[in-house]
Amino acid sequence: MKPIDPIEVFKALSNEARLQILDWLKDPKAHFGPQGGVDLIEVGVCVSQITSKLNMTQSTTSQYLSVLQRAGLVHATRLGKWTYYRRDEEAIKEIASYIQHDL
Amino acid sequence: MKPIDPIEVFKALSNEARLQILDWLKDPKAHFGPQGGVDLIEVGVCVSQITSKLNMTQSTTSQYLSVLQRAGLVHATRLGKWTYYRRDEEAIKEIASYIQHDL
DNA sequence: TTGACATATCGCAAAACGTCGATATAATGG
DNA sequence: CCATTATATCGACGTTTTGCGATATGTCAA
Repeated sequence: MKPIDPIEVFKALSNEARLQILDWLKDPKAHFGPQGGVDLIEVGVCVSQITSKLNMTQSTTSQYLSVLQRAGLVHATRLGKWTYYRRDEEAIKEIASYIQHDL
Repeated sequence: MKPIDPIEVFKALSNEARLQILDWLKDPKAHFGPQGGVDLIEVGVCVSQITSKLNMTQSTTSQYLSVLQRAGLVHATRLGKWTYYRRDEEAIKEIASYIQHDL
């Protein structure tokens, strides 16, 4: 696991839409309908579902998810033609810990 | 005390120089020489001293300190012709707490 | 009051970011 | 193979950020 880059993390968090996505992903069942046989919790939510809720284009949504991923905040799993994103709770804990001790 | 605006805070933290300043201010005695009869810990460090250590102009330093202040991360005290900045540890704790519980 | 110093603010140019539409790539089903 | 669907990437363009120099403001000392 790549070490945390605080600047990259803070930049990723400096945007309303991206914070919104992270928040929705805290409880996917509460915010997204079920998608086929895929476990929302284990695997995540696909880009189209997130796009539907954000008021933005698929292009923007996909880019924002990449930003979150590069910052280490979410994890992506490709299954067939879908890419499922879920929070990386481990990494998020690390970040919270960094902030608490080093900020 | 004005409530925290996470986006403003994250933006303020999305910059190497500003993180550096916050880090120096964690232990002013370790990073700055004494300044007159002023208690570095209680009152803070003046803009010129911070400017000397940052590799940037007085103008930039002053602006960055304003950004940190608007985000609630530091507190400014004007004494004579100097403005002393110190970390607002209370606010920083609040932010760390926000991140830990709401991120 | 004037001069000198510390800080703040203004206006700029370059870089980065936000967001989109268009297009490319990947995967599936016929 | 082809059409379709999901996602990723590219190019564009307006907005924001970065960092600077120049200048304004505040404060003290003479």
